[in-house]
Amino acid sequence: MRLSLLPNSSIPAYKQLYDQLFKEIVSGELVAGYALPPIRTVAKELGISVITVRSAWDALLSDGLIETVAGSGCFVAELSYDERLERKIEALKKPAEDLAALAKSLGFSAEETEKLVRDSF
Amino acid sequence: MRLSLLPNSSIPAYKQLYDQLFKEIVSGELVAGYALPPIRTVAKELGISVITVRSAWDALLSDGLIETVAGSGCFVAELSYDERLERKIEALKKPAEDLAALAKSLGFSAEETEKLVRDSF
Amino acid sequence: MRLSLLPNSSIPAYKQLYDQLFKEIVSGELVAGYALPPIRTVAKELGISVITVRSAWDALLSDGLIETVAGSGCFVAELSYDERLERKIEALKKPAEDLAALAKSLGFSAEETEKLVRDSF
Amino acid sequence: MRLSLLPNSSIPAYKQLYDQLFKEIVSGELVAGYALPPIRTVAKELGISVITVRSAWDALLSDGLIETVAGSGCFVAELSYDERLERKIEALKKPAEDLAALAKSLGFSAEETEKLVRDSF
DNA sequence: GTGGTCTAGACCACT
DNA sequence: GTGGTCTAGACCACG
Repeated sequence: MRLSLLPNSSIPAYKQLYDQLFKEIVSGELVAGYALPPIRTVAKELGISVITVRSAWDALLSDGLIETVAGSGCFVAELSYDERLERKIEALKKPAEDLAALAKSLGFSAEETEKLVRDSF
Repeated sequence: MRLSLLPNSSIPAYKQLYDQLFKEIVSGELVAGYALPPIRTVAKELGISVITVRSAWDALLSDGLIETVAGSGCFVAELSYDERLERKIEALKKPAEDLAALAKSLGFSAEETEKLVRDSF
Repeated sequence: MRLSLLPNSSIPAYKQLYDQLFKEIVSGELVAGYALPPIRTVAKELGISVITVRSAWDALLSDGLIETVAGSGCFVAELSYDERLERKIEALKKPAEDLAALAKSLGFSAEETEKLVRDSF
Repeated sequence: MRLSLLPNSSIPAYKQLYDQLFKEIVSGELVAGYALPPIRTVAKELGISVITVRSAWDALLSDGLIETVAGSGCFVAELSYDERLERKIEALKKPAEDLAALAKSLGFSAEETEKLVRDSF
């Protein structure tokens, strides 16, 4: 597993870490039970505070993507293929709805909006 | 013209006002030269601070959607149909690109993403 | 309203603040709409960090006892007499159940347990 | 004797073990001289570290509830009926006092508090 | 001037 | 050596 941070990014460090792990977990690259590196190790390697790393871990925890065992470590949660797929769709759904709502309120049709999305791909 | 605020919304008041006027202006509902109500009137009617209303007006001013005439008030700016269309597309482009980028990073295809947008319409 | 901290207490500062406000709100001493002092003011007066004060405010917020208006301040929430009574009972219920469960598992009767509580009053 | 652990409990493993043995000893279910299973056996059966089991045993030792015989194992200590009763009351007293203090500070009477305890039984 | 976000780290309980 | 709790404060968006 490889974690990294974009220097000078406007995206908060904790969110960058969350996003990377989110993708690796829902894609199945990280299998259930996989032990995440200790937060202090990650913090030291990335040159940031343990608190920042913990913020990312906390978000993953509250989303049920990892589990934590006090005094032992954090582990990737058990998620079936369907559950992982569900999470991926969920992550895209809200932004898609927001875009659709915005487009509608501006008077765009579904087709025009889809085209804009396709052209950005 | 009808301005309103969602109570307990996480969207700041000034942005809600900006968005409502933005849509009415670029869609052509508010014609060029239309006189906006005085900020004090809006503030009183909505029960918010004049500073908040002014923030929305300022944003519209710097975006060239309204113009201010000292001692007289604020008016909807002259915008050609093409200019208004341009603004609308501009407003939708960034969110569309963000959605596409997110979808791509999650491993979705353009078709799957378009479908999600269409279904949200 | 008067907030204070016990020096050298093992109870965390943020919880002491929470408890004081909880009692004043559910007892009705602080009426709905009452503006809490700014967190920075409280922090300075008590000689602690604004973060500590904010932790207390956050807990009150998530318990629905206060409401916050960004850029404006925090206010005591609207709660009917019945709601306030409900909160008080709720606050006592869990500890009471825990005590009963412990007593039961140790082989005490309800009467013996009640007597122990009465004698502690 | 049957030891078990609640999965995902917020109560630490060592405390769960301590509590179970505490109750069995002070209630007399485990008689004086009874040989506790070797910590390695317990650890293996419960799938936890020997350090965790030892923590529970240490707490029981320092509370005088068990005794250790070098090279032989741990045994339930000799305790008279009165001593065991004393321990039980002791274990209940602090929680009862805490409950009474909380109730008092919330404005409840002794009778109301007792009723709440009785209803939880 | 207000609260919210993000980053920060000492200390402690648990393993 | 692990994560959890508590306290900490700069910076920013908002009014």
